[in-house]
Amino acid sequence: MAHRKRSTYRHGDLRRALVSAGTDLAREGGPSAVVLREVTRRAGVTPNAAYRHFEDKKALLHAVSLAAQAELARSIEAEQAAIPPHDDAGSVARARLRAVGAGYLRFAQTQPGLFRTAFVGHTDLRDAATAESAGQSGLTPFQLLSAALDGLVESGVLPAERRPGAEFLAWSSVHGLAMLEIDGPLRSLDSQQRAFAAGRLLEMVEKGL
Amino acid sequence: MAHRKRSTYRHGDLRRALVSAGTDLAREGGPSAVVLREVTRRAGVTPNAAYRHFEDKKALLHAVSLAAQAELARSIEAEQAAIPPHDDAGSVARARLRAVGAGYLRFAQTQPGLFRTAFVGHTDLRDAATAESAGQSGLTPFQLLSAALDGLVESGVLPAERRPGAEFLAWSSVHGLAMLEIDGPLRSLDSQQRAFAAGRLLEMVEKGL
DNA sequence: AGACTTATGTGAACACTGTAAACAAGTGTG
DNA sequence: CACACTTGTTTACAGTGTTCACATAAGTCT
Repeated sequence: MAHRKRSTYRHGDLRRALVSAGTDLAREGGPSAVVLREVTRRAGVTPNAAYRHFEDKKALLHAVSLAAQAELARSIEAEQAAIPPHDDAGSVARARLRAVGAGYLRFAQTQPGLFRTAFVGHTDLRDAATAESAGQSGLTPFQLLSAALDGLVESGVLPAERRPGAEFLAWSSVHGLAMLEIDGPLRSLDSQQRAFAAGRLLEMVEKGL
Repeated sequence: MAHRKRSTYRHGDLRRALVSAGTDLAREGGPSAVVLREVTRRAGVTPNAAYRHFEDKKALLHAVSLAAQAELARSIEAEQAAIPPHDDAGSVARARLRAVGAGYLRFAQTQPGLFRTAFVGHTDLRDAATAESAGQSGLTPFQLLSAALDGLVESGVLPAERRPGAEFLAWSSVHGLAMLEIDGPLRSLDSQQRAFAAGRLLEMVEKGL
């Protein structure tokens, strides 16, 4: 689909094609692998054509980053969808928060290139609320986490006065573990050690929030 | 000191000069700013001269990364040196652990370029024990953290059975917060919000370990 | 319908980058 | 002193992001 040389002079949907090709590259080799010329090559177009849709290589990479965040959101959603039914609302809320962490870590492990791309460069708090980085539910990773924490408060598990700033704590912990496992000093851990670390970390967050 | 064109054909200590110039670049612009040609330029030498001391650009960057880790270690050491005296050993041990986190976060905030460089690419667990990435005390950041946790156990604050793997938890949390504040979604927080987040995070780690 | 404007592509060119191969200048060792 | 070895230089090449001029398709207005 990338290589059939189009008959029309216009591409039709080049911007999307560029982001898609960039995402493929990011998946294979991380953010440094998304190189403008190769992206345009895969889209079957001249390098400069990209400049009609993106100001910069930076802007292109940013768009790819948002797409990666959206995939991360879908990974979280998948984990949340697999939660077994519980009796009390508190357990459900707890499971939903755990699912956020688990989906986050699973995505980082499973798609390290995309994961690193999702958090490259200048992703602002605005990006954490933009539709472009949202998953199937329409929520971004950050919003999914917020919702899970809100649920914890509503079900009475988390005292309301401990709610403000809780995103930062939970997010920091999980994000840090993911980063250290991907290209940090914890990279050489096997999957069993990782599962152990993940379990203890999520436990710590629940206990320490 | 970098620009006086040497009279001798040999440089004398080129390897160190390259790492030093690379560190300067990393400090100003992060890992992507350490470009081989510019490094050699600053050392007053031809680009290819670098290949007599480093296999790759990657190898050069790795050396710079180790130097950055050493600076991080010194930042932690500085924070630990400023701990006021306490009566009981438990409070001291707790303060030492807090100092690790505080020094970590202060370094990330104060030297974001170097911080990102310290954790770029392929830093293995072996690097966390190599002398090249150690601070004044001869300990690497990872070892400083381990020592602080050991102190927590020795003074009876942390039960021994909770000790294994505790590095990962503490490190992940603090590292994650640092990353999110540097070029993540928490970048737009002001210093007051950061201090608040740091305080709550360290509190969570202590409580949840 | 035909002319004008605008959006979207191509082509050639430039200043960079990392890296390889051959050569040159010092340094050390028998 | 001759010879090998280390360390720096020269030249060269492929690949990158980006700019400027040009070409072509698609709308738009009368």
